[in-house]
Amino acid sequence: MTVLSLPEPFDFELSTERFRAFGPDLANLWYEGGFHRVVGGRELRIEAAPGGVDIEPLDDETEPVARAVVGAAFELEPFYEWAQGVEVLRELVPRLAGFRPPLAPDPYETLVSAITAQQVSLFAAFAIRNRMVERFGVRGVHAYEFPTRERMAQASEEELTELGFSRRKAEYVLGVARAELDLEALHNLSDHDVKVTLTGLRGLGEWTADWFLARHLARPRAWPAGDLGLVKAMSAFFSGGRKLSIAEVREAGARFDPFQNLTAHYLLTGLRTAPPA
DNA sequence: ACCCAGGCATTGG
DNA sequence: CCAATGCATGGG
Repeated sequence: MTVLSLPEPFDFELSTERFRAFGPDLANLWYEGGFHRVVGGRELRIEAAPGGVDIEPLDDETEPVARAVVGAAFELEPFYEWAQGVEVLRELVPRLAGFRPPLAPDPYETLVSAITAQQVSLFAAFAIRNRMVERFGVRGVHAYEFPTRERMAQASEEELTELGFSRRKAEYVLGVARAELDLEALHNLSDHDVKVTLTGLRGLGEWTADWFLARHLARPRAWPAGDLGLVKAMSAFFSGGRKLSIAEVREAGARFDPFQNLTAHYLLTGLRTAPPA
């Protein structure tokens, strides 16, 4: 057993809840109590272990992926201390103690996932995305490697519309694959510059850029104010159910500075697992 | 047969 | 600058 230790508290079930909430994700698969993902042709499995997670196999290639998936980059202690000063969070955050938001390890996968989730329900989004993963990805044992940018650059619009993509979304997925842009270099840019760069591509708007900052780059201040799920969560926890506007949610983000990202994740997971009475 | 769901680009005022 | 519209699937 090869353990990656994480600071206490750490709750594996809570941290991986998202992988079970909207049906299976073939590229990030929950299977027999563990998380599976294909890394460099090999299938990685992560499961709960005392003091952290058990990772098989563990080496220089799989460790960064595993650390991303279990949200190791987040520092929870300062967030928990700060949350004591916000009434709603003082109540909610301890109920989710040990929740580490999972990060998406791959930038192209992150963008395609966002595109598939635009406008439609997450159940529909995963269904369509899974068909793309089966069609263009490489199978490990149980999970599939998410289709590479290089592979998708060679795909055709028709091959994607056959899988249920709208013509527009097929264009976006191929356009991002073929764009003259180093996605791996985006982490060198400021939040603002990442947003400007991404929204310069067709099909990537502010919502998509905000989730990229939050779920791929783990930027502390990322706040996807336009997200329907976050609007619902904010409305439930902060306005007694009265539906807030996107502008109100954006405005409210300033109150959570500099922990907007963790706050958003705790609210979203909180709405599913510990909703207000 | 509807309607809504973790948006975005396009078009018309 | 803002409002209206089309998009394609899954679940209710």
